[in-house]
Amino acid sequence: MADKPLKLGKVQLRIMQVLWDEGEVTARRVTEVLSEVEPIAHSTVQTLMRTLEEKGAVGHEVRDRTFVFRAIRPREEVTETATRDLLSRVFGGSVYGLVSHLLTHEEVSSEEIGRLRELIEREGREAKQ
Amino acid sequence: MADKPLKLGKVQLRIMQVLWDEGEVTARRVTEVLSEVEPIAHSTVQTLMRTLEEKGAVGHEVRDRTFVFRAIRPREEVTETATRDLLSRVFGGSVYGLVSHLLTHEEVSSEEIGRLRELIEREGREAKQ
DNA sequence: ATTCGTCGTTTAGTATAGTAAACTTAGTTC
DNA sequence: GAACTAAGTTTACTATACTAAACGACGAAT
Repeated sequence: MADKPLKLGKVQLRIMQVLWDEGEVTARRVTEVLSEVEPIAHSTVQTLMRTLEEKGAVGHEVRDRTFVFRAIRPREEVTETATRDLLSRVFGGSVYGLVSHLLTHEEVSSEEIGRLRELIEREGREAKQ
Repeated sequence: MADKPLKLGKVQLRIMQVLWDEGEVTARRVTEVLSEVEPIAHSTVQTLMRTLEEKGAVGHEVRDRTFVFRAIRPREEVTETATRDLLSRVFGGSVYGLVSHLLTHEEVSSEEIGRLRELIEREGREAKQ
């Protein structure tokens, strides 16, 4: 049952990254991790995590009187939604359009180019079947 | 002088697409084009175009008592901003991460795969220099 | 037992996008 | 010249993200 696409804000996404990386975490732990990059108030994190729970992105159970959160929606789903969104909004849905933009306008190391070549070769072979 | 990144909403971006496609247009014309896809009130378009002008994305001149708008910021710049945003928010800045996601999770025709292969080969050659 | 710290909850303020009605102004039409 | 129309402006409301202080509950420390 395709849930409606889950669109997340910048900080909401950072919170999800922590959950995906660490599995089960308290809000306090999330605050710590996010604060390594940029200071953020613990209450801010708590509020955002409640909104994430409201929209079904995360769940929690109480353990030792503290909420332990976990991601419900998988990383891939959110990645998918965000990517599709850019694709349709900016590139008219064209994967080619996006990739060619990346190759011509973004910094890509020649090492990365090499890995991409491998990837595309592999993909080409599979598509043949 | 690198202007701060211009982040646009969904409808704002659609408006910009019309300006980029058509060069000089009236708000009325934009309303018509957008309404082909989905109905939108003319006053909504006018309001959004004013906000776009406020943030320096578009400009206008008065012609025959009517505003004729044109894009100030080029398509590439906005495309760039939106792409970088996804890249950093979702893929940790990794172009490889995004491209591999595209190839494994998005529908890509084998014709497109072919064109992508050419593109990447060309890119590989240039990177060598 | 009173203070302290940590938790989660409530409340609240800012910012922005989107939406569109209401209003003002000024030509056009009869 | 009164009505109509089309353009732009003002105003306003909703929704969401982000931010964080303030608040209440409760176990721990002294």
